[in-house]
Amino acid sequence: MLSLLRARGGRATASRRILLEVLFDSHDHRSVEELAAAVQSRAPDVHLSTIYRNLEELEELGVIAHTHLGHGPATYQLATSAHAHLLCERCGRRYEAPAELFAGLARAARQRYGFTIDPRHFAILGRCAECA
Amino acid sequence: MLSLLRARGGRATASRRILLEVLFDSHDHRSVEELAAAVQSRAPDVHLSTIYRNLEELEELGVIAHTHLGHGPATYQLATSAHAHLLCERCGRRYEAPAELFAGLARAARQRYGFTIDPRHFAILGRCAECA
DNA sequence: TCTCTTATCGAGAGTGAGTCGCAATTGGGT
DNA sequence: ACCCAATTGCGACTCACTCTCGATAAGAGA
Ligand SMILES: [Zn+2]
Ligand SMILES: [Zn+2]
Ligand SMILES: [Zn+2]
Ligand SMILES: [Zn+2]
Repeated sequence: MLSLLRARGGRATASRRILLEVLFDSHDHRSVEELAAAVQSRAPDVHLSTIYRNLEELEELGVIAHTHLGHGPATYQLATSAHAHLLCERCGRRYEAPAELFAGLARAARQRYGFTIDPRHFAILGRCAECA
Repeated sequence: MLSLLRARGGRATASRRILLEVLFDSHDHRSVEELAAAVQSRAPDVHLSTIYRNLEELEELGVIAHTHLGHGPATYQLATSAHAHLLCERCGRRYEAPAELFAGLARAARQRYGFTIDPRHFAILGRCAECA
C-alpha cells in the first residue's frame, strides 16, 4: 500500500504510516478529531492539517473513503470496509445497510437515468421503529 | 400559514412574510445566500442571522425543509416540493428522483430494521452515464 | 387606541470544520 | 552522499453557521 503511494510519486512518511495503522486498527468510522488523537498519541508533533492532507491523499489513492452520517463532521474508514447507513434523525440510532438493500434503487436509477449510485457517501435519514 | 405561526405564539413579521414569498416564487432549492439576496432586494436591512433564524423557525413549523446536495451549503425549499436527488460526484449533474424510485429500499429497510426512510434530506451520490 | 409583554431583530462576536501559504524539513531516486 | 520535489509544521484564513445582547415592534388585552 505504501509502495502504491510511491508508484505515484508519493512518499511513505512516518505520519502516513501511522495514520494507516490507526485506520487499520479501528474498524469503524472515525472522525478526523479521533484519528488525530490516535496519531498524536504515537507522534505528538503531527499537525492536524497534515492529517487532513494525508486523508485527502489516501482517499485519492482509493485506499480510504469518507462518509457523512448526519450533520456532524465527516468520518473516515478503509475503502474496503465502506458501506451504507440508515440514520434515525430523531434519536441518532444507526444501522449499517448491506449493498443488497439498495439493489432495487440501483437498478431503477440505472434504467431511468443511466445513473450508477454509490449509497455509501451520505447516510439515508429517516425514523427508527421506536421514533416513527 | 402566517396564522399557523401565530397559533404557536409566533409573530408574522415583515422579514418572515418576505422570506415566504421568496420561497414561493423560487420553485427550486435555494442556498441561504441566494435567499438572503432575494429578501434583501426587497428589504435591505434584513440581517443574515435573521434569515437563518426564520428558516429554522419555519422548518420547525413543517412549512419548509432543507436538503444537502453534496458538500456545499444546505438548500431550502417548501416542504411540499421536497424530493430526493441523485448527484454525480464527478460532474455535479443532478437528477430529481421521484419517491417510487425508493420503493424497494423503503420496503427492505422497514422489513429488516423497522426503519422508515426519508431519502429527501441527503442526496444519493454516484456517477452519471457520462462519468461512469 | 394605548399599554405591556415578550417574540423577534440587527449587529457583531464566536465556533467548528476544513483549507491555504510559506519557509523548513525530509524521502528516496541516482 | 547529493539533490530536489514532496511533505510537514504552523498559523492565518474561509465558509457556513450559531450565539449574545440590547433595541425594536407584534399583537393580546384594557
Ligand atoms: Zn463527502
Ligand atoms: Zn430513533
Ligand atoms: Zn440537514
Ligand atoms: Zn457526471
